[in-house]
Amino acid sequence: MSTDSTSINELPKQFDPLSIESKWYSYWTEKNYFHSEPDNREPFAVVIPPPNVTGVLHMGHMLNNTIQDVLVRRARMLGKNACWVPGTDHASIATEAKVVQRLRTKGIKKSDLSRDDFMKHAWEWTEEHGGIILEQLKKLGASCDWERTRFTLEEDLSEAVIDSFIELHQRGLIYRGLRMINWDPEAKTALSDEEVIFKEQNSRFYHIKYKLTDSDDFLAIATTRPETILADVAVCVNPNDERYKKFIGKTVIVPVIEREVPVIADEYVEMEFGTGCLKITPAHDRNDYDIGQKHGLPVIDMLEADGTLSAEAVHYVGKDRFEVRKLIAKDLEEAGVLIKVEDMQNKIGYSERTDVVIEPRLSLQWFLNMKELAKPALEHVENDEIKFHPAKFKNSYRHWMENIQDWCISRQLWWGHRIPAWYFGEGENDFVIAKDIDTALEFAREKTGNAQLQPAELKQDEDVLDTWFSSWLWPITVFDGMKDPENKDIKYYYPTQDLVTAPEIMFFWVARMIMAGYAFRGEKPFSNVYYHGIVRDKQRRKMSKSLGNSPDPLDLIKSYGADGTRVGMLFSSPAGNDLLFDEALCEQGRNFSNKIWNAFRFLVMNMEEGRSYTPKLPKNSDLLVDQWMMSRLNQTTAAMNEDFDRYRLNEALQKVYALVWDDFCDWYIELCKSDVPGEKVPADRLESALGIFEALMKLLHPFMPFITEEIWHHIRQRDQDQALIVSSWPIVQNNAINPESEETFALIQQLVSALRNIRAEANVPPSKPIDVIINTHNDETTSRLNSESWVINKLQKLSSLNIATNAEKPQLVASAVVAGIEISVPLAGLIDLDKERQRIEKEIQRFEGFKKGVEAKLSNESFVSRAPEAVVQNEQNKLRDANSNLEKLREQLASLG
RNA sequence: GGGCGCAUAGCUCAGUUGGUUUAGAGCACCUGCCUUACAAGCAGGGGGUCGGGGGUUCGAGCCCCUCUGCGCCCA
Repeated sequence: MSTDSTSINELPKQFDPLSIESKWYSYWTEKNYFHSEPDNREPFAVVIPPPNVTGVLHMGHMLNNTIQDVLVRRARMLGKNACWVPGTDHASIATEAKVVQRLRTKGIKKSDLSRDDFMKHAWEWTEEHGGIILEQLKKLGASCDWERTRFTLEEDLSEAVIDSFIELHQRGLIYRGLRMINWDPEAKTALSDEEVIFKEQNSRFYHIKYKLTDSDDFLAIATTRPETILADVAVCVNPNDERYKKFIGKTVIVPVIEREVPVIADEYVEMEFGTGCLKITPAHDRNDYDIGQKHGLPVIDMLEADGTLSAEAVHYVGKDRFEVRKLIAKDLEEAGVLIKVEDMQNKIGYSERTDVVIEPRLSLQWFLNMKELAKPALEHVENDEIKFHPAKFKNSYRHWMENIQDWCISRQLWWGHRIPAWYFGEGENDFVIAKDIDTALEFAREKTGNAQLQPAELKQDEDVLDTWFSSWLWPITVFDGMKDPENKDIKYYYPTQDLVTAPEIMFFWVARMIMAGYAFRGEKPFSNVYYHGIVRDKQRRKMSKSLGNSPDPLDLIKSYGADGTRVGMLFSSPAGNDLLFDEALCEQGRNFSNKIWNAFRFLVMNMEEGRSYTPKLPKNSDLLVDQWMMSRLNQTTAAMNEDFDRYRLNEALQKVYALVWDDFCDWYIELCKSDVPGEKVPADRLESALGIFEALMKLLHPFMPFITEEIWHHIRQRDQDQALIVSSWPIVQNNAINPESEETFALIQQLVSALRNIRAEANVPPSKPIDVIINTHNDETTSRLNSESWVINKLQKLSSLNIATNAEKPQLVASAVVAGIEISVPLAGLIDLDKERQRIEKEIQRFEGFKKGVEAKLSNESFVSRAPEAVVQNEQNKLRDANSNLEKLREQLASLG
């Protein structure tokens, strides 16, 4: 025991996390404890959801990574070969937007730069800000294998992305086509359906007259986007609509643009919605496009890429779509064709990244056919080959998978993986897919039959791939599984064990990783997906930088320690439920650290100078308190294991919290104390306490790595490989679970509580000795309690204690009944008789109410005849106990006169 | 419009296949305490009838129906 290095003078009264955190983090990394290499142990691999390379740590990351660290640290202690792979994501659109913004502050426009120059700026930005977030993760204690850090845009991973594109193209799953896509006019790129966020909006519903060509009659159409009438090519009504039947086949004049368009019929139109007349604008609405195709209508595209009106619009050319909306409304009104404007609520799609209104746009893009990929991905979640925690998320997963749409994977951006398509002509099929220009040339010569084709005549696609088209390979590429499918890392670590993420990216990422896993390795990427909630503030608003309602996690760590902050995050974080973050939780976490620290201080203070102690678990102790503590320890460990199996981390934490605070500190330590103030705890007691404390440090370590490691090394001198982080998770000793000892101890706890209660009610200070008479009415209980009477003596200042089967009690006592046992404290002259009567009457009332309920059950004949015998018997026992308690309480009341 | 989910103490949540004492925890609250570690602490206490209604059952917070309110996802 290293008492020489640990003296009480060195241990401050309040735990100071800052002084130890960096020390232990360096220690762990120096000793290489986070690093993993394949060996013959069972692997436990976790890949980090890679944060945006230029991002900074926010509360969501804090929660996400704390959970991963808890899982990884426990797995490591369970003897598994734990490997947590960190890394970052290039986040194509978000990073490019930031770079563009920065260039703008320098007076540089993206359009003024060449692709290469722009990329230089982007890499500069990445190198400047990249990896900050990984450094921040270290502050919270993340035990990642930093040697394995990957980046989605690094060479190996980029190559994998290109290879996967080529392979999927060869399999006929990737195609290029003119389709309606989601257009972001700010970033000037296509987006996938998942990148569009629909928001409820207060809009205006414009009712507009379209005059018939051959009469003064008109049709009224209603729209929230009046500017789009400039691209109208038809008006559509429901063929069953009696109001409009007569107009079908005629033509109307679209106002402002004065275009003559046909009135067509299609059952798609809802007669009840709006006016029942639908304007058809194929270039700017998905459904309109479909109807246009069906009826052979032309497509008029009136918008430029930046959301301004093009020459096709004829009017308002060059003006922004929203400005035109206002202008055209005014012009329509002046022309006398604006019937009315209603307020209405509708949902408008916004870009996830730039937060501008998305425009449906007809565009030539690259798509991935998802139908075939989705099949195994759905099947293996349905059959629990991949488990979702909580399982309720399988429902939305299934729904999405069953209604899966093709994925638009091309982006009109530069920061990302450039599409490996090479064009040699203007025709629809005048391209080849190839990894590099040499191969492309070869393919192109073959395809064209022109052996003289020159490199200069080939032009690579300008677009890059959606970021998720690289992220979906992450569990494979971090182990180089695309480049080298048989390498020893991928064979050992893949499939990984747990993926920890938020449900909001289930479709973006989780579903696609599963598809990629089956598509490229024929195997799942992970076995479990743990979905945690979103971190919200107390008003349930999502925490975000723009709202300013999010604390900086690093500030929290400074104030409450990494351990305290982790505990605070996990406390209120049941799987799948949102976390309503309250800084008070971190405070509670810090207080818990302090509690642990002081329990340890107490043990240290009781060590005698120069003496050596060997911590040992009191395995075969004759002492009830040891038996009880060992029982609680093992039972709690078993319960925590179950919680971990069910991914209920907060429950596991709450259990160990209660074990440490309520059982160990409040009872076990108290009972270790010497009878004489100032005298040290006997050595054997101290060794038992230290042994239990060591086990507690192990159970706490995944949640609170720093303080536990610190204390671990104070308890004993440890060798190289004896750090807590690589120690073993406690094994449940079933023979230590002892219900009888727990029951006896619980009884004593109740007796002590009753005495404390009597003192509190009668205002008797803890320091004043009292006489206690305990009438058990039962020989066996008498002997059990008598042999453990020292416990009561230790916890209560007594002048006398009489435990007997039929103890006589004096007049005028304060009293209580616990489990049929009568407790009497003669307090003549000290107690307020009225108060004491009230107290007992209240107890009587309580038992009578209880008794009434039991009697009601027992007097119900069908209950007695139909309920299982054991249940009926139990009710009878309850009635008997209640009667006996009532009898005693009434006697006590009577004795007060 | 379609789907999923939630409504239990002032707040945040447990409550496993319906039956151990007229529902548990933490925080907050009230009272008393610097009791040989810890006031970031100790002891004691009050507080809910489980969203409303109906049903199944000997018995329901737990199962079914319905209403109300809220949240999320998708179109």
